[in-house]
Order: sequence, then structure tokens, then C-alpha cells
Amino acid sequence: MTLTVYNSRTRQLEPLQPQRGKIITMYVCGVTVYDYCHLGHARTYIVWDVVRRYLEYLGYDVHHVQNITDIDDKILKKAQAEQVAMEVITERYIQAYNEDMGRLNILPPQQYPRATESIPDMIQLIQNLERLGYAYAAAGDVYYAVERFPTYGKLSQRTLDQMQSGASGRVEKEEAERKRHPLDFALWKAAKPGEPAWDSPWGPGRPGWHIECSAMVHKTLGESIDIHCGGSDLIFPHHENEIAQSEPITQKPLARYWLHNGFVTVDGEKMSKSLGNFRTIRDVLNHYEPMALRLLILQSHYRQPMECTPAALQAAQSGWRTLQQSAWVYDLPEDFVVDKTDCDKEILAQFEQAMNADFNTPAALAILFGLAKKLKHFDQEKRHRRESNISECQSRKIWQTFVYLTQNVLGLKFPFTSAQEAIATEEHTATLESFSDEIQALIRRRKEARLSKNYSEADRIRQELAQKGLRLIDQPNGETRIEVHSE
RNA sequence: GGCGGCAUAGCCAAGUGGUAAGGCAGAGGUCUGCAAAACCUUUAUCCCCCAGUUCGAAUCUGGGUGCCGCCUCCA
Repeated sequence: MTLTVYNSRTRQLEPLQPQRGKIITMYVCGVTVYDYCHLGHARTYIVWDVVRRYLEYLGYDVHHVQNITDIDDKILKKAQAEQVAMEVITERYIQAYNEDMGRLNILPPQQYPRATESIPDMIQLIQNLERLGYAYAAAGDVYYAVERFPTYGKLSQRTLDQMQSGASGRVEKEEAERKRHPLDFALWKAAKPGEPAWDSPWGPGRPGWHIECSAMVHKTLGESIDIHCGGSDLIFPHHENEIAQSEPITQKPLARYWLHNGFVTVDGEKMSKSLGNFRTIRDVLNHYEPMALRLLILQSHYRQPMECTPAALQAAQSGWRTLQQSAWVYDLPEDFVVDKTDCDKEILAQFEQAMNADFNTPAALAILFGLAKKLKHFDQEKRHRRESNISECQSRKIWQTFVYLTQNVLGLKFPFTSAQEAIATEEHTATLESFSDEIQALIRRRKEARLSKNYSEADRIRQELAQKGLRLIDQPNGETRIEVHSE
């Protein structure tokens, strides 16, 4: 069975057939760095990270490129508001972006081209478009003439007549007057006084938003790539415009497969800056583990809308604990490596069947949760009966497969066993010596009370310590574990 | 006005013709002095509504209802 993906261009599921054998070129539209990333960004980049990981799992050599938009109206606005150079803003949010992605265990693309580093490529592309009659200059701006491109709208399956220009209520009047057609869009914008500007044949200015992706796709991956990804909100106009800017020049499809992920929603509405209903990744990760968020996102299909509520995050947090417990039935050292060839073939086949259906990660996770349950069951049997109805060898192979698929392919990174104490965000276990004398004394008194079977006193002390944020757990081996709950 | 999406248990969510995955929460049990943890068992006569096609539909067709997205900020 081969991998089938939903192509937004054709609106149907298609078998993925790369152009060049085992090489796949994949371009993901990245962020505009003017603020912290929110859960919508988290979903997007987690989803494409899993797609990339799965393609690599299948043996493809994935050439993964993702741009950084570091010149834009919103960046300039923020720089002006803070009275700092544009670079101060962009560097701050690029760094924040990298931190967030790192915590979510998202693999960095091989290349992260920045708009400001590709200006000459963009200028050249605009000149080419102008020469072929697809672009026209107007008062220092350059616009793309949508009427010149007969198939404009083919990706979002709409025509110029159908579209109600200005429906979003965001078109500036002065700009509208310079355009030949209301849907023409800026390729180059004349610099306003005080703004950063680059020299160009049309005077000092800066590139429009869409042109950077056309230029950078071409520069980094070639004229026609295999997969182009991004959020559904980019279908129109961003990806539509990328096509319009590229295809008249190359006479080749910009991308063979267009993949788009669904939104994160809050009470059924799209999470977005303008609605103000967003939560930043870093805010969420102050309350939940990064892998819990990753799990939540992978528990719904990437094209569906995904409701993100505190209850859902909490459920994912618990689910992540379940998976971790299974990962820890054997020692999981930091440098643990499993190869695909060490895995159980039948399980791999099940996993692939799920993932081959347009990356059905929820179905894949259902398989992994099934393995998790099995592993804990074997572990329990071993503890109680010192034997199990499956061999140690089989159990170990299932475990290896489980860890490999969860960690390497879905990117849900388990904390290694020796660091278990450090993983929980809300609690950690502690040793007796780390507490004040007063608390140490209470813990000792409780131990003595228990030994003399004075349970009412022992329970009273446990209550008292609970109010100080300490939870005492009597374990079957006779030891008492102390958990510190930081509120 | 145009184009498109979604509607499955308390919550999140798979499933696109063969009789409802999975996670979380809940319930019962085992264990424990108790508690916690862990483990075991269990939880939708039914998939927004109506009509139709079919031996058979959550899944296909037609008609409704509700919610949401895009139409030059957006992941």
C-alpha cells in the first residue's frame, strides 16, 4: 500500500509520486516574525514535522525548506512602536520561535531562508514578470496583473468574477487607486520615509509578501517541487499568488502536491490574532508538557479543525503520562537508538496502513496506545508472577517498536529514564535532605507513627504536609515517595 | 454574492457501504492499614434532522437545520 495524500489543488486523495525517485522536495510556509507563536503555529509546524519524519521513515531523502518572513508591515509597525530597529524585533521573535519549536521537538528544516537575504532574487523575479507583461509599476509600487494569468484562482477554485474584492475590508484606498484590477497584489512596495529600503529598478522599497516564497522555492528547491505545505488560510491569496508569480515564468507547476492543515479553534472559531482568542505556545507550555501539546495535536487529523480547550490539554497531559509509563517498562537511556530493522514487522505494517491514509496520526496513535497497554500488561504479569505468556524477547521487540514509532516517527520524545524526576512540570520527587528541619521532623514522626501502627497520627501528618504542597506516597516496597507540588 | 469545510458518548477524536478505533474523564474490581499509583473490567442499540438508494448507510443521493473558514493580516 502506498502513501496517499490529499491534494488541495485537485481536492482529492492521490498517491504520492515524487518526481525524482527517493528525493522529495518540500517547502513549508513559515512565520512572520513580529510576535510569539500561538497554538495555531504549533499545530502547523508539528503536523509538517510529522509528515517530514514519516517520509524519512519511508526511506525518502526529504529536502525541507521553510522561509522566515523578516520584512513586513507588522514588523515595521512593532519596531516603530518600540522605537527600535527592525532587526531587534525580528531577531527577538526568531529566537523565540526557535525555542518554541525546539521544545516541541520539531526538526529544523535543512534551510531557513530569510526574506531579507533573498531580495536580489525577488527583484529579478519581479523584473521577469514585468518583462513578460505580468507586472506593472505604479508610483514606485509594482503590482501583479491577475487578469494576465488566465488560471488565476485555480488552487482555491474560484474565478476573478466570483470573488468579491474587498470582502475582507482591508484594502487601502490609495493602494486600490493605483491598481488596474482590484485583485492585483503588490510585488514591490515603495518605501515610506524612515522605512528600511532596498534599491531596485523601481526606486527604493521592499518586497511584497507573496513574492518571497516564489523566489525562495525556486532558489532553494527548483522550479517545480513535490510538496508545498501551509495553513489553510494561505490557500488564498498567498499560495494562489505564489503560483501566479512562478508558473508563467517556468511553465511548470510550482508544486505537484499542495497540502494544507486545518485550524486550531476555540469554541468553534478559528484561533487568530485578530479575534484575540489565541494562546501563545510559551504560555501553554508553562502549564502543560510540550509533548502533551504535541500529542493533543496528533490525536486529531491534520486537515480537520481541532478544538483546543483546557480540558483537552489536560486529557492529553494524562495520555502522555500513559505513553511514558510504557516507555519506561525498560530502561530508556539518553542515547537510546533503535533501527527500523529491529522493529516488529507486523506492527510497522499496521502503523504504515494508518499513516499511508493521508497521515492519519489519530489512527496511528490508537495502535501505539494499544501497544502501550500491552507492554504494561506484560510488565504487570512479570512483577506478580515473575513470568508472562509472551517471551522477554517478544516483549522487548514490541517495546522497541513502540518507542521507535512514537519517538522517531511521531516525534513524541520520551524523557530518558534517569531523568524521570525532572520531567513533570507540576510535581517532582525530592529527597528528605532537601527539606527544612521542621519538615524533615514531620516526615520522620509520620514514619514512626506508621511503624507503631498509629495510623490516625500518620494520616494527620500527611494532611498537614499536603497543605504545604508535599504529597507522601507509601510505596509497596515500604519506602515513602515525597512529591513536591508547585502551584 | 462566490468558493469551501464541519456536525460521532461528559470532553478531545478516528472511521466514507458490512454492523461504532483511540485518548481523557466516569463506574465497578484487584492491591493497599488508609490514600496514591498501577493493573483488570466496564461505559454510544447508535453517529444533527427528514426522505430515498441498498440485503445492508454514521458512511451514498436529495432536501433541511446549526456552526465555522476564505474572498489581498493570517499557520
